Amino acid sequence: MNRVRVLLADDHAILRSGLRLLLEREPDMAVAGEATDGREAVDWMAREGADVVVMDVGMPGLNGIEATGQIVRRYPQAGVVMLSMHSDETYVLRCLRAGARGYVLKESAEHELIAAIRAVRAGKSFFSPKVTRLLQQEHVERIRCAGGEDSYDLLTEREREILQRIAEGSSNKEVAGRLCLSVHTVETHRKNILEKLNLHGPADLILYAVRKGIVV
Amino acid sequence: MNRVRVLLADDHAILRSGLRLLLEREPDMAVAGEATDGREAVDWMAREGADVVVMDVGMPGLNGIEATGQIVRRYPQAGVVMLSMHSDETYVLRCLRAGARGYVLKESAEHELIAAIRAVRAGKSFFSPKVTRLLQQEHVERIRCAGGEDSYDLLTEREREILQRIAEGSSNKEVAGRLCLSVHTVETHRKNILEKLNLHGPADLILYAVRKGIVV
DNA sequence: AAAAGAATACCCACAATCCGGTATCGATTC
DNA sequence: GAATCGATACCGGATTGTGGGTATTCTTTT
Repeated sequence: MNRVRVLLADDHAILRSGLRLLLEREPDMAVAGEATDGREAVDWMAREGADVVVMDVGMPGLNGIEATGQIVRRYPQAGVVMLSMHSDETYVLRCLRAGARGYVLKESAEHELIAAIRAVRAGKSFFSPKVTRLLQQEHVERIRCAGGEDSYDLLTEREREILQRIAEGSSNKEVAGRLCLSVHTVETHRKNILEKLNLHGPADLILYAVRKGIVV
Repeated sequence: MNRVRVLLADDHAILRSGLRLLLEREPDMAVAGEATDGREAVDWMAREGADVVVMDVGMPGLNGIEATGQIVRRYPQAGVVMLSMHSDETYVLRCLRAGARGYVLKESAEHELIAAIRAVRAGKSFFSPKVTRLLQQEHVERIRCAGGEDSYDLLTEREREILQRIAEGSSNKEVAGRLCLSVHTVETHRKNILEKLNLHGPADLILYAVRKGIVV
């Protein structure tokens, strides 16, 4: 029988061990090897090869996204399934651009990963439902601004300045006072920021700023 | 045979599935249940109980540290093994103060987790080597003793739980819905949190949570 | 010259949060 | 046995933010 040869790339040994057991239960799959970072994954592909790589996004050294780029470029017949904690648009898009054809969240049930491996092996794609929904929104977003890499790029200078002040804990009124603007103006900017970033409510706004590194 | 009854608490279903397979291979262990966040873990302990809880540090809702505190306080005979990505001293110490007797890194080999579960079950402690080295450093010792006075300590369990959910971006209404409370109750808690921490407005609240490491 | 984008400012209805309260109930503490 | 604390729930008025608009001005691009 021709089993899918899978390479597991993740810096957490415990997760790798668990995944190995999960995959070995499937009659059509075999774990060909393990890698603890992106560099090792690329090296393994050069040495031994594999049909599908299950790749963690966040790894020390060469991260999963860059490793995916290198692997897909050199071995286009190999498929890559990203395994990620985040359903963040930035991550997902960067992974897709790097050439991954699968994106499975760690919060998903195991059958999603199994399905993703089979799909990618067959030249198809597979995304966790949550990611699919995100991609649909992103598609809408993309129409508005062709080639928009990052939603943050959509913001104008003024909007970024105001976002930062809001993220530092200022109310609209305070921002208006410090920038010598009408509260109405700040409200308008804030409204536009929320819309461009597809956020809702002040909490979302602050969390976005934190995750973007705009404030700590 | 008296198997150790283990509760798995982690928000990543794939990891839980893997851990289950890993532990079920051991003749003296059985996975009694799974929880996807701290609240579920506490509930499970109240309903079904377990000998050892394998607890992820970073979980949505009630996080692993808070959940450990509650579980250890209510069921002192139960042992908790923290399973974490970080060997950060802050995390380790907070977990220990909360009452965890084991701390295993996800980058460790599986036998460490197995050993930790057995040790904790026997009333002993177990730490990943990397963590042990960290704990031996004396300057860390000072942090443990000196510290104290933290406004966060003023909050009650319930208030911390609600703070975390707010900090994750939920509105009062959403929090109330998920915890089956009246919106009024959540508003009261929120009010008390703001007063105790001397904060004003949602932005302050989120920023406080971020700086405290309650959310990423 | 026309179109597009950015910054400014305003309006309104609605939702959410804040800040005073009060109040009940159970557990713990003194 | 009384007092305190934590969790629960409610009220009302004030403030703030949301989401739907519209509009003017200036600059840049086409």
